[in-house]
Amino acid sequence: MNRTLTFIGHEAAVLAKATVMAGLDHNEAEALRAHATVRLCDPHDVLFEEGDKAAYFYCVLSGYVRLYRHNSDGRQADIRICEPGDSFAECLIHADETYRYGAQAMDHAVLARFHIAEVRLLLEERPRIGKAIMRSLSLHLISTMECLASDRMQTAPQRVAHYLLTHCAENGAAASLRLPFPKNLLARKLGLAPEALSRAFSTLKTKGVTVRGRAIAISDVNLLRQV
Amino acid sequence: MNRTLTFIGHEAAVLAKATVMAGLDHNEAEALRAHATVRLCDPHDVLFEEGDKAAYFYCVLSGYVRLYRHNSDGRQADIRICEPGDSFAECLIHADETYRYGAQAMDHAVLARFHIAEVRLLLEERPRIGKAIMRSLSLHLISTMECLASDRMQTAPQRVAHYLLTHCAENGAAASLRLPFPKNLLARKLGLAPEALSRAFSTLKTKGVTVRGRAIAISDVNLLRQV
DNA sequence: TCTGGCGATTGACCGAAATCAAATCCACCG
DNA sequence: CGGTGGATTTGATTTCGGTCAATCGCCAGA
Repeated sequence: MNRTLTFIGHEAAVLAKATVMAGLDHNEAEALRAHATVRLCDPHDVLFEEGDKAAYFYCVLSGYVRLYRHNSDGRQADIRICEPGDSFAECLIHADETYRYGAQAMDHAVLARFHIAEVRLLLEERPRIGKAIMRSLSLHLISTMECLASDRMQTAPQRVAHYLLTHCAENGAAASLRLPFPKNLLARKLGLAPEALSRAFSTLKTKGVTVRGRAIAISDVNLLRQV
Repeated sequence: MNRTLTFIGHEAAVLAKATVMAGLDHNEAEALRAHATVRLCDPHDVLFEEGDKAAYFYCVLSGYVRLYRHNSDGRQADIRICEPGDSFAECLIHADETYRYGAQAMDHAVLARFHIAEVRLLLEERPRIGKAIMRSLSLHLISTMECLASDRMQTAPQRVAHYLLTHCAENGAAASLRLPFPKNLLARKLGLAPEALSRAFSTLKTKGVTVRGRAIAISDVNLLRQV
């Protein structure tokens, strides 16, 4: 078996199942894919910075990409951590001409890179592709709003508990999961300093959460829901 | 002159200029408008709650609407304050079947209420309307992301300064503005308690910001930009 | 003019999380 | 097996903003 081919096959499958492709038939998906090229990233590669002229939007096939903004002090805040299947910057198709945030690969990432101007033209003849993109935008908007609300009213342990509960595999009252990325990335995703994430985990120990590296065990899902 | 007619004329003009209508020609705008009815709200009227079955999306014509979520403690956080010309819940056209947040009128508000299922059908024959909605979604997504970033890295005085600078009318180095709504609504919009907004204003006094009721004067725009 | 009421302000206090610094842990390499 | 560098954890401290309570200011109605 050829490893490289398997790898490509895996990534093609991720792309096929990505939100931005959901609901499209084979022809439509193929038409959209025709405007994409593959971009391989090394860890910490910057894809674009806020203010750059927008040429492409992206879909993550493997690895992780963080979207962030920085303020005048050089300080920066993460807006979103994109996982395989997630797309980003598709909001520029009809809205803006420059990227409104920076994007950086967090490890060896593989991305599908769609040419915005070409896709814009494609949408004229293929409205159903527009529908798929609209759905993707809608889901991003909803999840960003939820993130904003949870930042504004949930404490760090509550946000962590929510993440665990929405990502774990249940097994009766117990549950478990394995973090798909290092803890510092989870901290960024939740808008926390790494130290705060660590402290949140230790707070949750009393609620039956056990952490060993990336492996996390939950002894009682209902107990955790009360946090 | 008939006041009621003028009033309606004003609201029709707001709707015509709303983001969700931008870029549409007369026929298209008319086709979309055909699926809207007017909704008059009293202060504190709840339009819908999180979890309600979604039937309509809205465009604010006058007054203000707050979008919010609440957590298990009954506590609630505002996600967005919608002003005249803003639309909300249009993300449900292709994404979801229930509202994902609550909406409440903040004073006597007038809204255009669009029937989601009808508009969904309309989009099949009028793809350019879909484009307008996509643009509106994109702008909301971008501004929500900016809001999230500023919550995560800007202090209260910095957020207030940013609001002032993006809403004032400049006049040389000086500038001024009049808040379109009471301070407690601005506080919600910025994710602050009213007391924190008040303290932020008093911090900004040293940067040349003078507040008298809703009237705000800025003595030196550049000084404020450094905050 | 007086008064009630509400939004806004101020002060005191507290709690959550950021920051800074130090200690551990761990995987990998020689 | 010891060493090295990065990630994580822990501890101490600080800052920011939330909460509660008291007061102020202003406008409407009597």
